[in-house]
Amino acid sequence: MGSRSAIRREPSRTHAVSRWSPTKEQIAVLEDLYRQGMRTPNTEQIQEITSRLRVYGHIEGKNVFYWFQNHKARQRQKQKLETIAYSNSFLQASHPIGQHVVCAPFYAQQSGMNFYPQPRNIVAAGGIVESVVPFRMLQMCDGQQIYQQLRQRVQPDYNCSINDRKTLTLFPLHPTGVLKEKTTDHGSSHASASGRH
Amino acid sequence: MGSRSAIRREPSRTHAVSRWSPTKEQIAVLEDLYRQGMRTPNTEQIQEITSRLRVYGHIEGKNVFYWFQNHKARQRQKQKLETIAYSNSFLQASHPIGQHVVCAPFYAQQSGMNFYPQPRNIVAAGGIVESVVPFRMLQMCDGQQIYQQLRQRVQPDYNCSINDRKTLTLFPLHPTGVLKEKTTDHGSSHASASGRH
DNA sequence: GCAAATTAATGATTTATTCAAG
DNA sequence: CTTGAATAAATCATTAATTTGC
Repeated sequence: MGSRSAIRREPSRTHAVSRWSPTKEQIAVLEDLYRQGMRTPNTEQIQEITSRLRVYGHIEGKNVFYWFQNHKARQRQKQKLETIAYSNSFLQASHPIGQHVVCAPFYAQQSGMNFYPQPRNIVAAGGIVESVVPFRMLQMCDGQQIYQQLRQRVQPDYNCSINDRKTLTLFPLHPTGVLKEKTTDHGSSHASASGRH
Repeated sequence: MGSRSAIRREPSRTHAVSRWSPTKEQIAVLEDLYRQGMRTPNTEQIQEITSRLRVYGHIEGKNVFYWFQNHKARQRQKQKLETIAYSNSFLQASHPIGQHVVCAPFYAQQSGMNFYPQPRNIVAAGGIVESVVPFRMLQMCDGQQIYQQLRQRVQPDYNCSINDRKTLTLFPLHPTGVLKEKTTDHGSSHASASGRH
């Protein structure tokens, strides 16, 4: 019975909204990426995603970063609640204890069908331990010194073997950084590209 | 371990340091700032500090950011431990219960002698609630769009009245934002419509 | 139908915890 | 063992849904 006048505030001139309101399309893409296994994209990936999502409306890298942080955390807690409810359903009654496949899926999604893995550390070919998703934040914009040190690795081809089926990638995200062009394309052409919701 | 050595364009020597090692001077300055009350510097302040500390050796903004995060947290936990130990000393024996100034300092440092306050929200002159130390991280280097919107306030002169004694400032950090070019239209005040919750 | 009032979601920050270099 | 770095959990705060009285 809510009025259908659900107007999403257009971040038009003169009133920078105080927080990002993702469009339907942006959410759709983000959720797809999440479904594919992406959890903590590194800076490069975030920038790529941000650029791609910008055609649907104003967005910044930090929005993408926060989205993944929050979504991951809240999926996790939802999962936890469901698990508790599930367990309680046994404590409640009518279920004969034992026999059940208690440790069922729980993270079926995380098994092996993911396009984007998120191990914390992996051992590279030479036996070197590298942090795969080290710091995606805190650029501090030290001049142009982004990534100047520290690990900051790109996803190794690692599991590129298992994704030949390529069911849906939204966009490849070219594992080896190709567009390193700084793309200062924040030229106001955003928004109004697609319908609201 | 790091035989491969995460190589990066090291300015001078090919040293490949994997983590920042603050110099004595850098620590001294940071601790002084902390002692003066600085806790969570905003990006601008971080950049300033970083620049100043760079004369003592290589350093980045994130190092400063992390330093304050860690130092604050660890001072806090040390404080907590001491408080517990202190309380326990009463539970232990020999102290007549009562009469003591239990709620003593605890955060004497935080009282009113600090050069850098860190309230979360303050009410500006016009009654506008502004976040003083909003987001200091996550620049993502969206072009040059840093701070393009959102609050991001500079410390108001607020308590500048009480620091006339100016015991030691290390460097002023120009309290009122002077370098605030950013011609991009960020409608500065987002007066929150109402403060109910 | 429409907004004020209330509630539910969720974007943004801060704090706590963990990992790992030296 | 200390502490720089990174992540996860908790929290805050604002926006969107929804309800409610008109």
